[in-house]
Amino acid sequence: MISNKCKYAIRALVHIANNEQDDKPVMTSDIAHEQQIPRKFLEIILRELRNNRILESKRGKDGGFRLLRAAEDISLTEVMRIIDGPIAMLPCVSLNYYRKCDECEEESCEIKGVFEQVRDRTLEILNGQTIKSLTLS
Amino acid sequence: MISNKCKYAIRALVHIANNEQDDKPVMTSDIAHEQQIPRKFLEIILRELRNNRILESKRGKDGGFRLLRAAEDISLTEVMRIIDGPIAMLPCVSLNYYRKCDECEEESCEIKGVFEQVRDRTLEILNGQTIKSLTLS
DNA sequence: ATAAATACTACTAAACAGATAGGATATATA
DNA sequence: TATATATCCTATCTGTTTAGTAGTATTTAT
Repeated sequence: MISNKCKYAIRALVHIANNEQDDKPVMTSDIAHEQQIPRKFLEIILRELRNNRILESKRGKDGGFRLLRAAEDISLTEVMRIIDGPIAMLPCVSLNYYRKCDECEEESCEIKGVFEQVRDRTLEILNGQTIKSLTLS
Repeated sequence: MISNKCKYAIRALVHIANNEQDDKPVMTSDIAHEQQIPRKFLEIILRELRNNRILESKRGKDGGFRLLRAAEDISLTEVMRIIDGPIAMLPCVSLNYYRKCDECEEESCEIKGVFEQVRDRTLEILNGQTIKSLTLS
Protein backbone atom coordinates (compact mmCIF):
# COMPACT_ATOMS: atom_id res chain seq x y z
CA MET A 1 0.00 0.00 0.00
CA ILE A 2 1.13 3.52 -0.70
CA SER A 3 0.40 6.00 2.09
CA ASN A 4 -2.36 8.60 2.01
CA LYS A 5 0.43 11.16 2.05
CA CYS A 6 1.80 9.78 -1.20
CA LYS A 7 -1.61 9.68 -2.81
CA TYR A 8 -2.09 13.32 -1.76
CA ALA A 9 1.29 14.23 -3.23
CA ILE A 10 0.45 12.71 -6.60
CA ARG A 11 -3.00 14.30 -6.73
CA ALA A 12 -1.54 17.66 -5.75
CA LEU A 13 1.08 17.51 -8.50
CA VAL A 14 -1.51 16.52 -11.09
CA HIS A 15 -3.67 19.39 -9.90
CA ILE A 16 -0.81 21.84 -10.26
CA ALA A 17 -0.01 20.47 -13.72
CA ASN A 18 -3.66 20.89 -14.72
CA ASN A 19 -3.65 24.52 -13.59
CA GLU A 20 -0.38 25.88 -14.86
CA GLN A 21 -1.68 27.41 -18.09
CA ASP A 22 -0.71 30.92 -16.97
CA ASP A 23 2.47 31.07 -14.92
CA LYS A 24 0.70 32.01 -11.71
CA PRO A 25 1.67 29.70 -8.84
CA VAL A 26 -1.06 27.49 -7.37
CA MET A 27 -1.95 28.05 -3.74
CA THR A 28 -1.99 25.31 -1.11
CA SER A 29 -5.48 26.29 -0.04
CA ASP A 30 -6.84 25.90 -3.58
CA ILE A 31 -5.39 22.42 -3.93
CA ALA A 32 -6.53 21.48 -0.44
CA HIS A 33 -10.05 22.61 -1.16
CA GLU A 34 -10.45 21.08 -4.59
CA GLN A 35 -8.67 17.79 -3.85
CA GLN A 36 -10.13 17.39 -0.35
CA ILE A 37 -6.77 17.26 1.40
CA PRO A 38 -6.21 18.71 4.93
CA ARG A 39 -4.47 22.04 4.31
CA LYS A 40 -1.78 21.91 6.99
CA PHE A 41 -0.89 18.37 6.04
CA LEU A 42 -0.68 19.38 2.39
CA GLU A 43 1.68 22.23 3.32
CA ILE A 44 4.13 19.67 4.69
CA ILE A 45 3.85 17.54 1.56
CA LEU A 46 4.38 20.44 -0.86
CA ARG A 47 7.37 21.68 1.09
CA GLU A 48 8.86 18.18 0.94
CA LEU A 49 8.36 18.12 -2.82
CA ARG A 50 10.00 21.51 -3.07
CA ASN A 51 12.97 20.37 -0.96
CA ASN A 52 13.37 17.50 -3.41
CA ARG A 53 13.37 19.73 -6.48
CA ILE A 54 9.98 18.73 -7.82
CA LEU A 55 8.33 22.06 -7.05
CA GLU A 56 9.37 25.66 -6.62
CA SER A 57 7.57 27.96 -4.24
CA LYS A 58 6.85 31.65 -4.09
CA ARG A 59 6.21 33.20 -0.69
CA GLY A 60 3.98 36.06 0.34
CA LYS A 61 0.87 37.41 -1.30
CA ASP A 62 -0.01 35.75 -4.65
CA GLY A 63 2.46 33.05 -3.69
CA GLY A 64 2.08 29.31 -4.20
CA PHE A 65 3.72 26.39 -5.97
CA ARG A 66 4.82 25.67 -9.53
CA LEU A 67 6.40 22.60 -11.11
CA LEU A 68 10.15 23.06 -11.25
CA ARG A 69 10.34 20.79 -14.31
CA ALA A 70 7.99 19.95 -17.15
CA ALA A 71 5.22 17.57 -16.07
CA GLU A 72 6.45 14.92 -18.51
CA ASP A 73 9.85 14.92 -16.77
CA ILE A 74 8.45 14.01 -13.35
CA SER A 75 8.00 10.26 -13.08
CA LEU A 76 5.58 8.61 -10.71
CA THR A 77 8.39 6.54 -9.21
CA GLU A 78 10.37 9.63 -8.28
CA VAL A 79 7.44 11.07 -6.34
CA MET A 80 6.67 7.76 -4.67
CA ARG A 81 10.28 7.29 -3.57
CA ILE A 82 10.46 10.79 -2.10
CA ILE A 83 7.30 10.39 -0.05
CA ASP A 84 7.16 6.68 0.79
CA GLY A 85 10.67 5.40 0.19
CA PRO A 86 11.24 2.00 -1.42
CA ILE A 87 8.88 0.60 -4.04
CA ALA A 88 10.18 -2.98 -3.86
CA MET A 89 8.55 -5.50 -1.54
CA LEU A 90 11.81 -6.62 0.10
CA PRO A 91 14.67 -4.35 1.24
CA CYS A 92 17.25 -6.69 -0.30
CA VAL A 93 15.61 -6.24 -3.70
CA SER A 94 15.23 -2.47 -3.67
CA LEU A 95 17.20 -0.53 -6.29
CA ASN A 96 17.17 2.81 -4.46
CA TYR A 97 16.91 1.75 -0.82
CA TYR A 98 18.82 -1.53 -0.71
CA ARG A 99 19.35 -3.10 2.72
CA LYS A 100 20.64 -6.59 3.46
CA CYS A 101 18.35 -8.99 5.29
CA ASP A 102 19.51 -9.85 8.81
CA GLU A 103 18.62 -13.48 8.78
CA CYS A 104 19.19 -14.83 5.27
CA GLU A 105 22.06 -15.26 2.88
CA GLU A 106 21.15 -13.69 -0.41
CA GLU A 107 22.74 -16.32 -2.63
CA SER A 108 20.53 -19.05 -1.19
CA CYS A 109 17.40 -16.94 -0.52
CA GLU A 110 14.37 -18.73 -1.90
CA ILE A 111 12.07 -15.75 -2.11
CA LYS A 112 14.34 -13.07 -3.50
CA GLY A 113 13.81 -14.08 -7.15
CA VAL A 114 10.04 -13.74 -7.07
CA PHE A 115 10.19 -10.28 -5.58
CA GLU A 116 12.78 -9.19 -8.12
CA GLN A 117 10.29 -10.13 -10.81
CA VAL A 118 7.53 -8.19 -9.07
CA ARG A 119 9.82 -5.18 -8.75
CA ASP A 120 10.72 -5.26 -12.45
CA ARG A 121 7.11 -5.56 -13.65
CA THR A 122 6.01 -2.83 -11.26
CA LEU A 123 8.75 -0.44 -12.36
CA GLU A 124 7.98 -1.12 -16.02
CA ILE A 125 4.57 0.38 -15.40
CA LEU A 126 5.39 3.12 -12.90
CA ASN A 127 8.50 4.39 -14.68
CA GLY A 128 6.41 4.87 -17.81
CA GLN A 129 4.02 7.14 -15.98
CA THR A 130 4.61 10.85 -15.43
CA ILE A 131 2.62 13.67 -13.89
CA LYS A 132 1.87 14.66 -17.48
CA SER A 133 0.42 11.28 -18.38
CA LEU A 134 -1.92 11.51 -15.40
CA THR A 135 -3.36 14.90 -16.31
CA LEU A 136 -6.64 15.46 -18.15
CA SER A 137 -5.22 16.61 -21.46
CA MET B 1 7.16 -3.58 1.52
CA ILE B 2 6.00 -6.83 3.02
CA SER B 3 6.47 -7.10 6.79
CA ASN B 4 9.14 -9.17 8.49
CA LYS B 5 6.30 -11.21 9.88
CA CYS B 6 5.19 -12.12 6.37
CA LYS B 7 8.71 -12.97 5.29
CA TYR B 8 9.03 -15.18 8.37
CA ALA B 9 5.72 -16.87 7.51
CA ILE B 10 6.85 -17.70 3.98
CA ARG B 11 10.24 -18.97 5.10
CA ALA B 12 8.64 -21.08 7.81
CA LEU B 13 6.22 -22.68 5.36
CA VAL B 14 9.01 -23.41 2.90
CA HIS B 15 11.01 -24.94 5.75
CA ILE B 16 8.10 -27.16 6.73
CA ALA B 17 7.60 -28.19 3.10
CA ASN B 18 11.28 -29.06 2.84
CA ASN B 19 11.09 -31.24 5.94
CA GLU B 20 7.88 -33.16 5.51
CA GLN B 21 9.33 -36.37 3.98
CA ASP B 22 8.23 -38.46 6.96
CA ASP B 23 4.90 -37.41 8.45
CA LYS B 24 6.43 -36.15 11.69
CA PRO B 25 5.32 -32.59 12.45
CA VAL B 26 7.98 -29.89 12.46
CA MET B 27 8.58 -28.09 15.76
CA THR B 28 8.50 -24.33 16.15
CA SER B 29 11.89 -24.38 17.85
CA ASP B 30 13.52 -26.21 14.93
CA ILE B 31 12.20 -23.68 12.43
CA ALA B 32 13.11 -20.79 14.70
CA HIS B 33 16.65 -22.06 15.08
CA GLU B 34 17.33 -22.91 11.46
CA GLN B 35 15.60 -19.90 9.93
CA GLN B 36 16.82 -17.44 12.56
CA ILE B 37 13.35 -16.34 13.61
CA PRO B 38 12.50 -15.33 17.24
CA ARG B 39 10.70 -18.40 18.65
CA LYS B 40 7.83 -16.69 20.48
CA PHE B 41 7.12 -14.48 17.50
CA LEU B 42 7.14 -17.51 15.23
CA GLU B 43 4.62 -19.25 17.51
CA ILE B 44 2.16 -16.44 16.86
CA ILE B 45 2.72 -16.66 13.11
CA LEU B 46 2.29 -20.43 12.92
CA ARG B 47 -0.86 -20.28 15.00
CA GLU B 48 -2.24 -17.63 12.66
CA LEU B 49 -1.48 -19.86 9.67
CA ARG B 50 -3.19 -22.72 11.44
CA ASN B 51 -6.26 -20.60 12.19
CA ASN B 52 -6.40 -19.83 8.48
CA ARG B 53 -6.23 -23.48 7.40
CA ILE B 54 -2.74 -23.42 5.99
CA LEU B 55 -1.24 -25.56 8.73
CA GLU B 56 -2.42 -28.19 11.16
CA SER B 57 -0.86 -28.54 14.58
CA LYS B 58 -0.24 -31.39 16.98
CA ARG B 59 0.11 -30.51 20.66
CA GLY B 60 2.21 -32.08 23.39
CA LYS B 61 5.40 -34.08 23.12
CA ASP B 62 6.52 -34.81 19.54
CA GLY B 63 4.06 -32.11 18.48
CA GLY B 64 4.57 -29.45 15.85
CA PHE B 65 3.14 -28.25 12.55
CA ARG B 66 2.32 -29.87 9.21
CA LEU B 67 0.96 -28.42 5.98
CA LEU B 68 -2.79 -28.96 5.88
CA ARG B 69 -2.69 -29.02 2.08
CA ALA B 70 -0.12 -30.02 -0.53
CA ALA B 71 2.63 -27.42 -0.90
CA GLU B 72 1.64 -26.82 -4.53
CA ASP B 73 -1.86 -25.84 -3.39
CA ILE B 74 -0.68 -23.02 -1.13
CA SER B 75 -0.15 -19.86 -3.15
CA LEU B 76 2.13 -17.06 -2.12
CA THR B 77 -0.72 -14.55 -2.39
CA GLU B 78 -2.84 -16.50 0.08
CA VAL B 79 -0.10 -16.38 2.70
CA MET B 80 0.65 -12.73 2.07
CA ARG B 81 -3.02 -11.77 2.38
CA ILE B 82 -3.40 -13.65 5.67
CA ILE B 83 -0.38 -12.03 7.27
CA ASP B 84 -0.20 -8.57 5.70
CA GLY B 85 -3.63 -7.97 4.20
CA PRO B 86 -3.98 -6.29 0.80
CA ILE B 87 -1.42 -6.72 -1.95
CA ALA B 88 -2.64 -3.80 -4.08
CA MET B 89 -1.13 -0.35 -3.67
CA LEU B 90 -4.46 1.44 -3.27
CA PRO B 91 -7.44 0.27 -1.18
CA CYS B 92 -9.87 1.14 -3.99
CA VAL B 93 -8.01 -1.25 -6.30
CA SER B 94 -7.71 -4.22 -3.96
CA LEU B 95 -9.53 -7.39 -4.99
CA ASN B 96 -9.70 -8.93 -1.52
CA TYR B 97 -9.67 -5.88 0.75
CA TYR B 98 -11.51 -3.26 -1.29
CA ARG B 99 -12.22 0.07 0.42
CA LYS B 100 -13.49 3.23 -1.19
CA CYS B 101 -11.29 6.32 -1.05
CA ASP B 102 -12.66 9.10 1.14
CA GLU B 103 -11.68 11.99 -1.05
CA CYS B 104 -12.00 10.92 -4.68
CA GLU B 105 -14.68 9.73 -7.03
CA GLU B 106 -13.59 6.51 -8.62
CA GLU B 107 -14.97 7.22 -12.07
CA SER B 108 -12.80 10.29 -12.43
CA CYS B 109 -9.78 9.11 -10.41
CA GLU B 110 -6.60 9.79 -12.39
CA ILE B 111 -4.36 7.34 -10.58
CA LYS B 112 -6.60 4.31 -10.23
CA GLY B 113 -5.80 2.92 -13.67
CA VAL B 114 -2.05 2.78 -13.15
CA PHE B 115 -2.38 0.96 -9.87
CA GLU B 116 -4.81 -1.52 -11.39
CA GLN B 117 -2.12 -2.36 -13.92
CA VAL B 118 0.47 -2.77 -11.18
CA ARG B 119 -1.91 -5.00 -9.28
CA ASP B 120 -2.54 -7.22 -12.29
CA ARG B 121 1.15 -7.64 -13.18
CA THR B 122 2.00 -8.31 -9.54
CA LEU B 123 -0.70 -10.93 -9.15
CA GLU B 124 0.34 -12.62 -12.40
CA ILE B 125 3.67 -13.36 -10.76
CA LEU B 126 2.61 -14.01 -7.19
CA ASN B 127 -0.40 -16.18 -8.03
CA GLY B 128 1.88 -18.41 -10.05
CA GLN B 129 4.10 -19.06 -7.06
CA THR B 130 3.36 -21.67 -4.42
CA ILE B 131 5.16 -22.94 -1.35
CA LYS B 132 6.15 -25.90 -3.53
CA SER B 133 7.75 -23.72 -6.20
CA LEU B 134 9.87 -22.05 -3.52
CA THR B 135 11.28 -25.29 -2.09
CA LEU B 136 14.65 -26.78 -2.97
CA SER B 137 13.43 -29.76 -4.98
C1' DA C 1 1.27 49.40 7.06
C1' DT C 2 -1.34 45.46 6.01
C1' DA C 3 -3.12 41.35 4.15
C1' DA C 4 -1.94 37.08 2.52
C1' DA C 5 0.90 33.60 1.35
C1' DT C 6 4.73 30.05 2.51
C1' DA C 7 8.35 28.33 6.21
C1' DC C 8 9.28 26.31 10.27
C1' DT C 9 9.04 24.06 14.88
C1' DA C 10 6.69 21.42 17.92
C1' DC C 11 3.27 18.50 19.37
C1' DT C 12 -0.34 14.71 19.51
C1' DA C 13 -3.25 10.47 19.04
C1' DA C 14 -3.79 6.17 17.11
C1' DA C 15 -2.21 2.28 14.82
C1' DC C 16 1.30 -0.95 13.59
C1' DA C 17 5.73 -3.59 13.92
C1' DG C 18 8.22 -6.64 16.21
C1' DA C 19 8.55 -8.70 19.53
C1' DT C 20 8.60 -10.86 25.03
C1' DA C 21 6.60 -13.16 29.41
C1' DG C 22 4.19 -16.42 31.76
C1' DG C 23 0.93 -19.68 32.55
C1' DA C 24 -2.73 -23.16 30.68
C1' DT C 25 -3.42 -27.23 28.22
C1' DA C 26 -2.49 -31.42 25.68
C1' DT C 27 0.23 -35.66 24.78
C1' DA C 28 3.91 -39.37 24.41
C1' DT C 29 6.27 -42.34 27.14
C1' DA C 30 8.72 -44.26 31.28
C1' DT D 1 0.44 -41.84 37.04
C1' DA D 2 4.29 -38.61 36.87
C1' DT D 3 7.05 -36.01 33.89
C1' DA D 4 8.97 -33.80 30.07
C1' DT D 5 7.81 -31.35 26.17
C1' DA D 6 5.17 -29.39 22.92
C1' DT D 7 1.41 -26.02 21.43
C1' DC D 8 -2.22 -22.51 23.05
C1' DC D 9 -3.59 -18.27 24.91
C1' DT D 10 -3.60 -13.65 27.11
C1' DA D 11 -1.30 -9.79 28.21
C1' DT D 12 2.19 -6.51 27.81
C1' DC D 13 5.90 -3.56 25.90
C1' DT D 14 8.96 -0.43 23.12
C1' DG D 15 9.75 2.04 19.20
C1' DT D 16 8.27 3.75 14.74
C1' DT D 17 5.11 5.36 11.44
C1' DT D 18 0.88 7.60 9.98
C1' DA D 19 -1.91 11.28 9.72
C1' DG D 20 -2.51 14.91 11.13
C1' DT D 21 -2.97 20.00 14.21
C1' DA D 22 -1.33 24.44 16.35
C1' DG D 23 1.06 28.46 16.47
C1' DT D 24 4.48 31.56 15.13
C1' DA D 25 7.98 33.57 11.92
C1' DT D 26 9.01 35.29 7.57
C1' DT D 27 8.32 37.03 2.97
C1' DT D 28 5.97 39.76 -0.56
C1' DA D 29 2.37 42.53 -3.36
C1' DT D 30 -0.28 46.41 -2.93
